[in-house]
Amino acid sequence: MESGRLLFDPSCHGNMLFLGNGEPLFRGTRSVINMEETSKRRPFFSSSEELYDEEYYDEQLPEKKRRLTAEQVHMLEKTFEAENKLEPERKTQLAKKLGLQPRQVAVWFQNRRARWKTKQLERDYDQLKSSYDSLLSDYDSLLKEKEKLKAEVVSLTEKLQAKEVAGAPKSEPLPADAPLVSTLLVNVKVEDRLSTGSGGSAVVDEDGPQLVDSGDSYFPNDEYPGCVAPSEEDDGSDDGRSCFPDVFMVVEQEREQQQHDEGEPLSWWVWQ
DNA sequence: TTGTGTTTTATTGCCTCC
DNA sequence: GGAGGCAATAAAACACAA
Repeated sequence: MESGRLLFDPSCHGNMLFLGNGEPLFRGTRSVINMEETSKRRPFFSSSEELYDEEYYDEQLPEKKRRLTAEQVHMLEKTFEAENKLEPERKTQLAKKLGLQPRQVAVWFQNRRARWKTKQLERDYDQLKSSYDSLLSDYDSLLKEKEKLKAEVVSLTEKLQAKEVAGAPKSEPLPADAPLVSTLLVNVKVEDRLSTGSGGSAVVDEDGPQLVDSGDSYFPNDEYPGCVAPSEEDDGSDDGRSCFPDVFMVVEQEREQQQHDEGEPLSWWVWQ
């Protein structure tokens, strides 16, 4: 075999390697070149002129895979911020500027996109988790409030019964707070059906008791348009956001803000 | 120094698009 | 059918504790 000097063919997408004499090698290096040969491979970045420069090559002999220089990485990062995919012309231009093979630039962008995607998934996970934790906390406080109100109702009911047992004549008008107690009783029954909410009491507000209408829906659809009950029409394509539209809107807004703060590229940001 | 985990660079195979 | 994208993976380079 030839001395192991390998050349990239920038025009070939398929990672085809060529020996110095132009003889094509198998796609990829692992299956063809043993360790001794790989140790003599050219540095991974160098200009096409340098590939043929014996002196340069000899100097770099012990090196195998070389990392890109800080300047090269900086330039690539800057370009990536502006555009996460390169037009072929731009790729060639950039490669020339950096003294890299176009293929190396393409690979760098490929890997950079993969890294960005991983990071983005981590960010999404963190945001969803904090949303979940916050909802859980709301749920817990509602549960406590519910128990407190229940106890209050029991206490008031007992007081009322005690008064009746004490001999209050039936014809006597009810105390002023009687309607309040009966309304509370109705509300607690309805409130028992609730499992979650967005904070605050759905039963009693500061303005006093609210009468409950006879309808079954406690969350009218026009008030929670994104909250749809599962139906037979559900094709399973739900993206998981249907029941917490406002939460996800907040998450989206936070993400946009975060990207802006971190200087993440905005122009090309898309869900993949 | 060495073992081990992480990051970076590159390859491979498959898929989509024109 | 070729070009280019992505996911999965290999392997070199690097970081770091013991």
